[in-house]
Amino acid sequence: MSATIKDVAKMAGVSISTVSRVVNDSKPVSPDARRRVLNAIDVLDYEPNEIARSLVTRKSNIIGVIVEDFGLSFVSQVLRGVEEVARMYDYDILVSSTYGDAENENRLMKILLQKQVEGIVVITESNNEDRVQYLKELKIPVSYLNRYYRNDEISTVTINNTDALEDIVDYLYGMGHTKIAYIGLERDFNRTVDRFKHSGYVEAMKKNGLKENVINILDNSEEAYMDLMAKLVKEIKEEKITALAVFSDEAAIKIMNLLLDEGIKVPEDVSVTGMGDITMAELYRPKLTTVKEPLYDYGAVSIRSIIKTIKGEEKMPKEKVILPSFIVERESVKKYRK
Amino acid sequence: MSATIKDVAKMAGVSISTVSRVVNDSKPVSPDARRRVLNAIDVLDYEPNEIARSLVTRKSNIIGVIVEDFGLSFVSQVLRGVEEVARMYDYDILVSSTYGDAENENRLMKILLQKQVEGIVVITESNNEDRVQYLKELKIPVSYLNRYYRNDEISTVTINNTDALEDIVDYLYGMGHTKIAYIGLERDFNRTVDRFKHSGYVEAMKKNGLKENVINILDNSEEAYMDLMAKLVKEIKEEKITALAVFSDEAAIKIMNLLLDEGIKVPEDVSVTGMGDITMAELYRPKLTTVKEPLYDYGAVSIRSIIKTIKGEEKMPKEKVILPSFIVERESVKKYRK
DNA sequence: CTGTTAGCGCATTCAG
DNA sequence: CTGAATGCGCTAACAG
Repeated sequence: MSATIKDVAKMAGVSISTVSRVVNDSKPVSPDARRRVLNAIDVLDYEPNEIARSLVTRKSNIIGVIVEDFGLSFVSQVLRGVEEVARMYDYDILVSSTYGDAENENRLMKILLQKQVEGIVVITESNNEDRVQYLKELKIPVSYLNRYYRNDEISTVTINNTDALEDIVDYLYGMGHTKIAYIGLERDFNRTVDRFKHSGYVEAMKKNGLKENVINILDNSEEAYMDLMAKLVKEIKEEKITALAVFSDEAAIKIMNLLLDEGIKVPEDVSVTGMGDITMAELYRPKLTTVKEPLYDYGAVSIRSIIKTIKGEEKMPKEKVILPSFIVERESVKKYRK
Repeated sequence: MSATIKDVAKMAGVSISTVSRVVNDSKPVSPDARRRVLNAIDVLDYEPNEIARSLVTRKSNIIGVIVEDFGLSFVSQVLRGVEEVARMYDYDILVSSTYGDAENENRLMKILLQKQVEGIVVITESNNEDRVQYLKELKIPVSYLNRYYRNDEISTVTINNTDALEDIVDYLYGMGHTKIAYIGLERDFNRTVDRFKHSGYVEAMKKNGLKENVINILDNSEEAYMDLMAKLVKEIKEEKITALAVFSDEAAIKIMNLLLDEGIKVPEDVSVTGMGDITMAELYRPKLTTVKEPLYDYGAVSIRSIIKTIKGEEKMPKEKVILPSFIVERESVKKYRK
């Protein structure tokens, strides 16, 4: 058993209040007493018990984080922002992952609450109406960090996906491409930010007087990709598509691989752009030209506003927080010359 | 403020002891009383305060995890194993990352201890003697999950790196290669598992009567890679190297990229193998042939033995736990025909 | 400046 | 089966 405040008090010949005072530096203590306490702490190797401290102060200094899967590149990058900033404010992070199981998610939420977390950050890809409802009723600050859409009063930080896709199309157009297809995700279209990406593409194509060509993929399964590729290859040949704006980096990379298998070269035969700028975007060859989403900042910003809210210095933003994004030009897009 | 056990007791017209008993199912309670308590819990939306509970039971049900950086692929995969298994045993995970700062690390360790974590898992790449010393003195179970070497009595789970490299060399030899170079990491050589990989390579080359050719890279910096490439290209040309056994997947992929820039094709001109089987190994083209390290299991096994130790059902293993590893054959190695 | 005291919310003896 | 009482380790009035 490690030493408690009592042991320290006894050894230093003072009361536990005095020990508490020097430990927390909360009230003046005579130099002499302080010295003796410090000494006792040292020899006893005393560390305050945060659990006991939390019970009385009603502050756990812990923030709960619910993620879908650590394995996802964007999750770990966001998490990094969360952890690093939390640490700056002396907060700890209790993480739990759902692996897409909504049942599990409610259970996790309860556990976090029981552990007296002071705020919750949710980092998921999919949307879940039940969860949103639940979160809204919580009395602690919550930040909802999916990369996708929501229309509630829960705090979210994101980028302007419509603008991002417009930028991509403009960029591609500027590179001489006119036959630009958009590869979108069909699953949960209405509940995710994908519809913003889609409309950004549509608007930009219209603006530039180009013919739209949207090809959707059903989900992330192998079959869906096979399906997509069949359509895609056909379109590339028949419609002379020269550029592909893909809804995510992961998908863009998979598609580049499959294109390669079909003997279609990127960027020589067709240019490809992604969205997100995950780590692999730079490691893959050709290096992927994409929109950099500020993943670290997603985490940093949201945890910061949670902590500020806890401290009463701010209120959780009611509106979405829109972070800047920009195109990272690499190698997967080539100037088009007919 | 949420409801406490007192509120429930009052509403149900029983004592707090009775409430505690039904909540924990610890002692018999009359059906009638139980019903009333359950009802009160329901209407008051009562959730036990884990902090208070921990204080009296002296069980936090929290395990601390120290990682170097979530961003690293292998870290997040190990973490996934840790989290998932911990959850099965009703444990939560408090994560903190050091970002390579040893100073920071001691601080984090203290914080974890103050939070009354019941065990600690350390997932790092680098070694740190101070840390090892510190961990040894802790009274709670600790598992040290770096992928590298240590020679202390702290529980570690790993693979047999010597065997792994031998397997790789044998495999390459079986594919017709005789000019096989090993790319190793120089930094901290004596304190990491890299020396095992190195000796595995050396032994296997000897066994097969081949001439060794070890090329070390200093660290992960750009310059070090430039330096390596200069040597490497020279060796490939002068010594007719046809296969490269690289110490890690990350390095193997970087090297393949740089080789590409030099106009050297993988696997046509030179075959390459990695080590680890990170996610990207399969996504990269050519898909990387490598040794699969059981990353998820690293995490799962270590957390499991920590929890078993906490429960008194087992003792932390004194010896290294060696998990199986095997070669995943993909596309980066080609049969050699002179 | 310092010690005494009263809880924080809960599990757990110990008597009934 | 049940309630009253005790204390986990600590902070925060309160009274000196």
